[in-house]
Amino acid sequence: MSDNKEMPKAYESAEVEKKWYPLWEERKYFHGNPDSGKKPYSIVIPPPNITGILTLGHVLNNTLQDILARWHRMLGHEVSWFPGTDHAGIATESRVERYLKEKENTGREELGREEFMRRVWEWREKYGGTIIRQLRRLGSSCDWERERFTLDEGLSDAVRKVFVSLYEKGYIYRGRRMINWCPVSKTALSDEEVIYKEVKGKFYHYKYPLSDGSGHLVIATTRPETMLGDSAVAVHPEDPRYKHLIGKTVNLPLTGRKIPIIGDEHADPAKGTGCVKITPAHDPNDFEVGTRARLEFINIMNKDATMNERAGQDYAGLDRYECRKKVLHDLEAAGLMVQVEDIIHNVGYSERGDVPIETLVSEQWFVKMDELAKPAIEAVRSGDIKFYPDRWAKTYFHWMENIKDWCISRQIWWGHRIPAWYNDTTGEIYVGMEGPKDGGPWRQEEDVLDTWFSSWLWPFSIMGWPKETAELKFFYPTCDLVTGPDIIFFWVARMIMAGYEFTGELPFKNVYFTSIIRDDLGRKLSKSLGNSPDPLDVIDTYGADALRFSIIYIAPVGMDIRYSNDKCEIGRNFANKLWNACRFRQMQGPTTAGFRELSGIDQSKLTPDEKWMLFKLDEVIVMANTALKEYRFHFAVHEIYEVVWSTFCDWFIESSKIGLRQGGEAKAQAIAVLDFVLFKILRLLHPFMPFITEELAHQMGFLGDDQTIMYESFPLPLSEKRLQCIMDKNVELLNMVDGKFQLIRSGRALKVNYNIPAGKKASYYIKAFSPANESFLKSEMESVKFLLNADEVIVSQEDYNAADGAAPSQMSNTGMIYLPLKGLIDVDAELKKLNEQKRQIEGWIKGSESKLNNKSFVDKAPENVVREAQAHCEELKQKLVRVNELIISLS
RNA sequence: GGGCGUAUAGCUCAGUUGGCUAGAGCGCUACGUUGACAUCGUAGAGGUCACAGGUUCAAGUCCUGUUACGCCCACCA
Repeated sequence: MSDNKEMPKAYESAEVEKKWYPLWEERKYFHGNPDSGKKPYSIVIPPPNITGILTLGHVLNNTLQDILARWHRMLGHEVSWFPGTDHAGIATESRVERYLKEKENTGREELGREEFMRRVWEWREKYGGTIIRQLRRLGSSCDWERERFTLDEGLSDAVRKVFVSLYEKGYIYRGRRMINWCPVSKTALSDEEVIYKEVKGKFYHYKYPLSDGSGHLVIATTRPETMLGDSAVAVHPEDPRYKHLIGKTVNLPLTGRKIPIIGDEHADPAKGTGCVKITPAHDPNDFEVGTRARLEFINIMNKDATMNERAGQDYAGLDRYECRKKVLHDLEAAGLMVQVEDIIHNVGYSERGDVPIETLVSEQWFVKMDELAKPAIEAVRSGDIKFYPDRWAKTYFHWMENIKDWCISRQIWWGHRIPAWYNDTTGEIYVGMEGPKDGGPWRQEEDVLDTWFSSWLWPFSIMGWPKETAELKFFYPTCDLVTGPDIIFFWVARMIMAGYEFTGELPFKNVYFTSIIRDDLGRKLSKSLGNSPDPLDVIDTYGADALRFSIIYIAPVGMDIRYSNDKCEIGRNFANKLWNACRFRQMQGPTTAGFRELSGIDQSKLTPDEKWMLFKLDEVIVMANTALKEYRFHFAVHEIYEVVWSTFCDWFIESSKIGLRQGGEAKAQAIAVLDFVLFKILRLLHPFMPFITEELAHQMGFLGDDQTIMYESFPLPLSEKRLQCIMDKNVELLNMVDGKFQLIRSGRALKVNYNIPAGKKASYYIKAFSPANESFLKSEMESVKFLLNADEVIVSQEDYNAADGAAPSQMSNTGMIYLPLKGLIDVDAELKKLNEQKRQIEGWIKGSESKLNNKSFVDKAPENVVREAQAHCEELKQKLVRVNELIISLS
């Protein structure tokens, strides 16, 4: 298997990625089988819009899902990650309209409903799959055979069934309500699709003359053009300034209409002038007032926010902002303007159209939400569904407990057409899966449903609901959901409600909310700012594994991520490091048999460094497993990075070279341990870096051509017993090895400080602080010499003999290392350094002693803390003694 | 107005029930191509943990308040 062909010096991601992904897919490794008898693990993708292209947000989100999917696959679960796309009604429709306008100079109205829909499907075939193809580049192990689209036949059935069922239950109703209207998309929007922006505006004060000529009222508004639809002026019923005017009328300027002055508590005497113009058809509050006072609802606007004929012939046809200018001009001309104030206020914008929305009265379909919310609130409260980080639960509760009815009808064509039919002769409404069959004059509702009305069914509709499919039985409820907190209301909350209402079960058990990705200046990534890197370019430059690894590495838990492309160097360099570690191993000879279980090695013959490595490896395995269970991906990745780079490469590989050079049995053992450790590392990393780990597992000969690392077991911690066995029941050994490495570090520092080239052999003297250390270091002589690049190292418990020439030294916890320089030493510099050290140690001792002399510390602190403090103080004192001795010997 | 989050090295961030001298990566400085790796190695500089109080033997960690930044919700005639 391992053919000993020399591996390239650097990891080349492109080739490896191109090779493995098609193979994985062909061999159906991603496919979950409902009859496997294994434990199911399922996850549904947050369906990206078909108009979308891959962004870094998707990269983060899908990397996390892939980590979970691959991890569970390696844990032996039957995994299915259900992929698919969302038809994204408004976004797609406006996108295709733009496309048609550019390409053919045609549009919705010209083509008609049927032809337009045909064109949208055509567009979808041509461009709609982009993001799904791009996900493959990332390495996403989606169960592609189960890919679905929210407008698929099956999913559309689910939507109709849900609509009918909610209608029959009385939860869906049709009504004339105040809704949010987008003048660009020309459709109603739900409250969630309105975003509030702080903008500069003006506050206009002007006069409404009393009809009896006895004076005027001053009203104030930010939207003077709406006065054309005013039905009244309201004052507070108890306001002494205006109380007596209630029942009179004012002449509404520019219109020739007389409108009443009414008393209504909505008017706040403390705000503005205390008089409020009431425009019931264009303001939510005025709508309430108008309903209470049975005022006329005067709709003065067209669908595109131009004024209609009810605004008066001077204004009809004008755009709302043109109209505002004209109204102001005309008020001015009539001498009615009082003052204009600059203000900053919040204005609702259409999420898709990015223009201010209009609130207006319109006939729409709604879902009554309060009953649906109840079990969904309970599920999160009881912990059946858990949020990570859990603080999002508060946001969730707040919204759910104040939930408003959901406006679900949209005046567009691309979507699920509402399954309601009107009989214009009888005035009946029929709602059903199919249209009525009685041959009557039925006309289907023109409107379609809000996109989210299909998305909220996603976790079960994607599995074939309402049919009782094998997938549904085996994979539902799903386990984890990974999504952004920005769609907690749009999607997460609604899915939970739908899950309980239609399947009687929760749709998923855990929800992990990802961080928001920003650029390195902290700005949101957006196309218009041009600060949104194309992940495919990043993959081309750095590799998919590098991107995946880096983005997890830099993702702080539950906070925003500051991303820039050069951060991907972390992952690229790490991949390269791993590659070269394997390359080094491969240069030593063919794969041994023990790489899975370390079989064939007498454990009593393991070197201290090998035991140390195995212990450290086990530690990181424990941490990685726990971290993944707790969704602490970032932590897992940091720990693995550390152990691979520092523990394994910096120390263990270097250490292993001794055995490797010895040859024979020592070499065989060194190779076996390297293989064992490497194979565990590769498996540990596979969920994070799927491509390189698969490639290396094969390069190293751990796996045959017909095998995949995807189905190898994820490393689990050794049992306590086995660990004890490996460690030879000798935990002290670890400290000894750590102490040895510290001494070596100190020895190297001495060389650097005295500008001795690292390549030059040196002689050292080590004073060991204990007999155990002395004998340990002596038994490790070869390793010490090798790692220090020294030709001679003397170890003893005796002090260094100054007669041999002054020598700079460094202290570690287990010993003192000297670099005799035969007169080359800069005594003054050494003394300066030592005196500084002395001062520092004295300071520490002082602090330590004052703590120990504090009676309440000794009395109240736990015993072990006190004991440790005492031991530490003792240690410091010893150090001080040694430093003093050195100072004396040098001066 | 209500809620949430954040503030630790030049930068980005760890620091999980309070407990040795606060860590990492990047960047920076010096040296270095010793047969895995310059996408590298060795060593080093760099922090009054936002501020002010409090609790405690002990506070980066807990409490209160202040400041700054960010987000969400509500309201704004």
